[in-house]
Amino acid sequence: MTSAARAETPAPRRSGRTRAEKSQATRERILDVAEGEFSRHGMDGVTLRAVARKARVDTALLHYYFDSKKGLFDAVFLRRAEVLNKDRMEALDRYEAEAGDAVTVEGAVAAFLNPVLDRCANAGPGWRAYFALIGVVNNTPLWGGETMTRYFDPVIHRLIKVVRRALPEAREEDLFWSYHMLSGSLTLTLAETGRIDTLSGGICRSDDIAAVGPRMIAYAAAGFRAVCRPGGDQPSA
Amino acid sequence: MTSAARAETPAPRRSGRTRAEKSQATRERILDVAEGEFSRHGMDGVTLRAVARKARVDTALLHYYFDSKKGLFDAVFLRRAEVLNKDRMEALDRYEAEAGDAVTVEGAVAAFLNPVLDRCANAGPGWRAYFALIGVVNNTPLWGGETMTRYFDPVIHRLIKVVRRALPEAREEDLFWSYHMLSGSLTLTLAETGRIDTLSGGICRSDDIAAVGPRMIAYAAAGFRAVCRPGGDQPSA
DNA sequence: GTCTATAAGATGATAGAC
DNA sequence: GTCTATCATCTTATAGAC
Repeated sequence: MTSAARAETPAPRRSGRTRAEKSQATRERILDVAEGEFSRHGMDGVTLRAVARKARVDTALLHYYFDSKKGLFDAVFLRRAEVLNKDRMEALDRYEAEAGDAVTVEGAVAAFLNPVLDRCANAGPGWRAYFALIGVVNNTPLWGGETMTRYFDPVIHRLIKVVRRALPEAREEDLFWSYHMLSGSLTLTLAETGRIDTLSGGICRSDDIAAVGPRMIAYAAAGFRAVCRPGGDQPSA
Repeated sequence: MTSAARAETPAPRRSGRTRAEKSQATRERILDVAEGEFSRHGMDGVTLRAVARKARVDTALLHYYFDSKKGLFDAVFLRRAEVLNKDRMEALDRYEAEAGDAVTVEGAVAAFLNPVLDRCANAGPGWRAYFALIGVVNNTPLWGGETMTRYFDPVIHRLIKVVRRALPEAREEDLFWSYHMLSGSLTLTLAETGRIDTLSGGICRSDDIAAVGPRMIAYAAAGFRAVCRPGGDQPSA
């Protein structure tokens, strides 16, 4: 149980671990458990006792490592944000360099989404829980918007910059609103609520990333064009 | 404060109220307060004490009317769902009757969205809080999907039926996935998290429904076409 | 580092007076 | 209907032993 980090990082040899290594392992184990709990129940639905019990430590240890409940939440959010942001930035850089003047909206959106979709499909339950957490936070009133801003604004601005090369005549507000629509589609997908499963009578599954990925790219790219280039989307033909 | 219901329903004359009327007024006042609290803090972030204090009643009265915290939440959710569903169904019926064989994706999506967007812009803070609550619930893991299904599935199936008339060759799964994208965009908008405000440096505002409405319709309609009719969306020209 | 013990207060819910 | 009083439990957090 809760073997996300152990499954994703090379396991240190069992004997001969230094104190620092053991401490680090405990810290990561707490983060893994907290990540899962927060993603399922939200910030207020989780108690430190539940996290401590599942991580097989005492609640006092959570305070030792993360000070407060909010501190634990922030640590969970930050851990993978750094990895993801670096990856997305590089993907956008790479795409822009490769495409040259032939940048398309599809290409930009794909470069932005693929680091998420690929991990969602392949990188194990830890990342999956993290993405579900993002899905919850993005739709959280009061502090959700501020939190997303704090961690993810730079890469969004990078995306918009690339999209603008494909739609040079687009107005700023149209680009931002279009991203807003994409953001909603993406984070609802990441939340994996199972709603599409029952709505569709089983035809679609929330966890079928391979099915939703290409459709999200096509849907969003067409949406960007329709909003940012009125007349660019042809209702007929 | 918390004058949503009083502002939206004709005020009964102050004297000569029957006991039943006073009871009903208290019940509605509790629902109004709970609606606001749940929409801002989510199910687990709200305490019955906070609701009782703001509604100027005792917590025991909440249990008298709604049995439990979950009962109160469900009552909040149901109250406006009935009104909204009826309105959306009629809007879709009306559009289909008017358009005849000239049904368009834009028209169907607009008929589906307008009852929400119009209320969001004009119907007062009560409806606004309710929509924010929908935004939170739609992205809530574990029970969010089930709750949305319970209250809103019929009208979604009605929407898809109308869209299918505009896209007769569309496959079922493409229609459902497209709706899924629209659902994410809509509920993020309804949550009004303020994220777009800071992301755009003030160019866009979360509460500017007049700005987001037309863009959501254009974005979603183009997305439906791109997903459901491959080749129907033209990247160039 | 990790645990025991405990503080200090909040929580959902109920029984019963009026 | 509405309130007072109260219960049993749970909550975050801290002090200090080992």
